[in-house]
Amino acid sequence: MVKDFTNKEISALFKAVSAAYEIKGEDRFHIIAYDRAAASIESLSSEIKDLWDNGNLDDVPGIGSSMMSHLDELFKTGKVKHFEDLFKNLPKEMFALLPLPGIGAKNAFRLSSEFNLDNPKTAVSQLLKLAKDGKIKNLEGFGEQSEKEMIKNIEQFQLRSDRMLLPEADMIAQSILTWLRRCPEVLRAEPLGSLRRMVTTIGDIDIAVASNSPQKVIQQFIAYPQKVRIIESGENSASLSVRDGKQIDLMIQPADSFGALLQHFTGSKLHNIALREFALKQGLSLSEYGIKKRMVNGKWKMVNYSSEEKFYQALGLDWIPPELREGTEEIGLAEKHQLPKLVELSDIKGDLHLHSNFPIETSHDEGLNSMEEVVRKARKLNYEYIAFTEHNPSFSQHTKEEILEILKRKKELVEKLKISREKRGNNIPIHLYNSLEIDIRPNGDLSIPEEAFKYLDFAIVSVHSSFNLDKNKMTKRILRALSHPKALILGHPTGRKLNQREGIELDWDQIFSFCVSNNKILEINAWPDRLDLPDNLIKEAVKNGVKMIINTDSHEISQMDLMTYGVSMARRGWAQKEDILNTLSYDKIRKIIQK
DNA sequence: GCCGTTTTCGGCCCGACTGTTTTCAGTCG
Repeated sequence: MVKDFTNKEISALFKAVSAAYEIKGEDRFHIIAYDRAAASIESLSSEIKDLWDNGNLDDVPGIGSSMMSHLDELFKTGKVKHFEDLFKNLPKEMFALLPLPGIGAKNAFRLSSEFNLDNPKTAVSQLLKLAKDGKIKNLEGFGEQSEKEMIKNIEQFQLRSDRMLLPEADMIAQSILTWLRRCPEVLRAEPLGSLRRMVTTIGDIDIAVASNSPQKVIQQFIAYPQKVRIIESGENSASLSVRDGKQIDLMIQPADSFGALLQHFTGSKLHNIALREFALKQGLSLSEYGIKKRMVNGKWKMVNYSSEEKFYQALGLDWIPPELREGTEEIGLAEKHQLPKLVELSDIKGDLHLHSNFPIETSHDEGLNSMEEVVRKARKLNYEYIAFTEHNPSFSQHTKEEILEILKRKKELVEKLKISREKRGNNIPIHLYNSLEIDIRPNGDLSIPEEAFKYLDFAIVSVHSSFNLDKNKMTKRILRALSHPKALILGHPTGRKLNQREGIELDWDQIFSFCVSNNKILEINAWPDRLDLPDNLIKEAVKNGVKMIINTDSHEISQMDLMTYGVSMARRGWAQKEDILNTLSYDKIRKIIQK
């Protein structure tokens, strides 16, 4: 059995290939190709192994026929002969040093050879000791400064924590943005980087400010009440840390060139490279300061752009939403004015995955709020409809009769709530669905007795156990579950937990075509550590005509606000309003649910 | 090695920082 390689491992492998090529003096474009491929794989939102399984490897930018055949070999045999040959005669320890900030191929090779580092597992700590013992600064090309820098970098590297989940990073960023905007000198303030592109996990938080008085902005920034410490404070930039060692970087530029700054630091790296290559063909050179144009007299002239719209327009492109800037096909489509009109939070008209505190005696977690509180919150969100989808009553701890009794009671309560609201004549009624999130057992059976389905309007079916079945069995399991006439939605379809576990393996072509033929819906679950479907699978689903629904899976009413992150995933998956069913009005979704 | 609506050949992003190699190499975002 060949082990599954994670994106991180494959990305590291490609970086190692790039480094080996660099040491061996290979053509520099081969080196760059492997670097780009490594970056591309690192930024993928689902496992490259799954893409390979499903034959979707050609969608990954920077991976061509040669790398594809190497990956083929890797996934089939666990190694790549060409790479192994390449690594021969190079110290293994150098590859352990590559992840360190400030150390590239040349220095990694030099340091591991020079000091005879003899164990890849301890190479980093050996290097730290050497630096602390003052052995680095004597090396040619290194100095006092670089030794100090190395100690700092290694210590930071050893402390580094998981990337933040998107909602966590976004909330920190919103708080500091609100603080900054209180300062009248701040003309505009926006998040940058992966946060602005709404990637599922975020490293550092970067903020851009437009201002003509950078010092006043920096004063405001470093006075942020929730700061833990100021890391640095310069003329046009500053950094501070907040709780848990999270770092916030600020950069400031005048308003008339803010568009270029925003564009440059939003990335992605691959998008920027593609954009600059595109511009170069028009004789234009792009940077964070603006666009350099060649004048008639042969001289270059820098033109500033106050907004991103104008920046893209100057290149003959429509403005590209940050969520699409991943260096795939967005530039070509922007040129042809064919970018999709992405779904928006304001399109959402309901939430069909909500857990109330109804005493359902589940084996999973119950919600915290009453059904009435949930309805009140839904009203605030201006929803037309919601569904109560508590977990099914625990199968092992109840008799069939008890389960039927519980579900009967729940149905009666929802009915009563419907009537009482009508009696009260509250504004416009919110339509309530009585549903359930039902466990899919390993064989594909659903965890309530067949007679109980009569109490439900529809069901969400989800995997909450046995995540390790092989792809074939897992696909059969899911299809069997979805075959039940009341099973309408596949909840959090991959079951992944960000920073914790990978998703289940499925034959997505089969799942997609089954959903299309049988009117089944895939959920985009907005729960912070799920964000599931992942964006690239959403994109595939869109291509295949599969309908999706964005739900929060809330267990507490404040979590109903997390809908925005589900919408972000949908947008990163190129989904438009018509791909997402809870953008439909009640009259239309009613027909789908009643089927 | 990758990639394509001016290219299946012939291109391949940009600017800043650091050290110390006074003109550049290595690294980063």
